[in-house]
Amino acid sequence: MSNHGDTLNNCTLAQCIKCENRDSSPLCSVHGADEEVRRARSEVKFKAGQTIFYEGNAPIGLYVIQTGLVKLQSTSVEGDTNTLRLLNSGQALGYRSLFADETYRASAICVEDTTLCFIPKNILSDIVKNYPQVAINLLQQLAKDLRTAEDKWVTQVNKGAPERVAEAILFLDEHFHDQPWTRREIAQWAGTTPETVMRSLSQFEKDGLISSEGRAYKILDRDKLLEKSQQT
Amino acid sequence: MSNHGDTLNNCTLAQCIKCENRDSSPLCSVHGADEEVRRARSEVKFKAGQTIFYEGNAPIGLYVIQTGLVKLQSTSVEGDTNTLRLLNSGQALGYRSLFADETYRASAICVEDTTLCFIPKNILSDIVKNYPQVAINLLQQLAKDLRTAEDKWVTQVNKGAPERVAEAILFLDEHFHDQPWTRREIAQWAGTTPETVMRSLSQFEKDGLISSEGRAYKILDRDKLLEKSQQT
DNA sequence: CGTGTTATTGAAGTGTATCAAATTGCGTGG
DNA sequence: CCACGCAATTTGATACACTTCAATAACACG
Repeated sequence: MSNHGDTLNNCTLAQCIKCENRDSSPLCSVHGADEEVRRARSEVKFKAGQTIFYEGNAPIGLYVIQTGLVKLQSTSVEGDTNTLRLLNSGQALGYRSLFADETYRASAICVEDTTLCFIPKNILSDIVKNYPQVAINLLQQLAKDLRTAEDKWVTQVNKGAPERVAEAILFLDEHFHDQPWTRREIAQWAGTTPETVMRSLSQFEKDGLISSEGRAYKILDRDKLLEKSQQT
Repeated sequence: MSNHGDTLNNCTLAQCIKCENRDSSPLCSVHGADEEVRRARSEVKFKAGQTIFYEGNAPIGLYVIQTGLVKLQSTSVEGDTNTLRLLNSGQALGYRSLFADETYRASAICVEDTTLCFIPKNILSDIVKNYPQVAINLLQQLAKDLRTAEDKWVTQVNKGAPERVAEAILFLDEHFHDQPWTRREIAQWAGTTPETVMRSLSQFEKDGLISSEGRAYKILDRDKLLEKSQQT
């Protein structure tokens, strides 16, 4: 009946009470809206690597991440894939397409095992109308997303590849700490190739900005790396 | 007392009644909100080339373009300038920074002579709270902006310069028809240099995709140009 | 323990930025 | 209205950063 992973259960009050995102979620942090959500929500689980929704499909509702990590990535016909956004617990997912009334721009893929809270489209619509603070929260989120996206574009256009890699590993480390990113994932975020990421990382290690053992690396000198990322 | 151009007058009812954007503006198209706007708004005029607000400043309110054309551009310390967004009549301006509660990401510069409607921050805040449809309209606008920004990024990363130029002139023609864009402006939108724009345009002319006389050019084969813009 | 994926380094080719110089076109002021 | 000056355009030559292709090594996983 759906592609909603392993389980699709109505929520019990108990589940929501122990939810860690009650205060940070754009919906459940709003008094009144949280009750509406409780009545309408479903819980959905996915394993790492599984896809929540696919590029080109029409949105059927809104997701909020309870636990886990999700990436939004777009794949061109030539097979180039780029990561547009990364989202973790408490963040909403699928709202852009929903409010623009468009199909999904990107596929949502779980980086880690992920549990989501799902709210159907029509219910969400009512909630937004009845609880202005929800709309304001979502406005704020979209405004920040737009900032990130435009920053990324400016960065890409004016900087060289090593500078972009420096910025990428700083960003990834800051927002999604202790995640074992592959060279390919870094490349998809920085808008370059795994080889170029590799060569940049090697250089950073020579310069004492990072240390690496095996395929893991660690940031040693955050300040110098930041400086590097802001050059040319 | 302010950098608000030549005039700063309170609006009269007469001015709003004849405003062409009453039905398309995210604020004034909402019944009830339009009256609030009328009470609080000021009218501001700028000439082509003048700056409405500067990157780094804190937002003091929201602008809506009555007539004219505005570009949002960011300039790096090295002097590279890129155009983030282009806005014409009926569109709001400055809302992203306002809702993200950040300073302006870019400077707003008039491409043509421009007349704006200005609404102070605190008034806007009340309007958004009291008229949910305003928030929904702004949500929709931000969602579309985010789409455009992310599209642009993906395009930049995966395509070569001529493809980006093709996309740029199609976009500029479609959204802001009959504007005498300079090679530099095209370059700032496409994320490349004036010289590369030039060489691309020359090639397009050879291929019969556009015609040019003097510094003006005209699109001949929109379909082939679109095809070109979607390659590698 | 084998197989497939990721990492790593090397070499080659190419696209595009950069620099430079000539030409055109436009606006301004005389 | 014309002439001048300046900015934008146009084309060429050069340099080089990055992608691409390739081959080996290290690692993870069933």
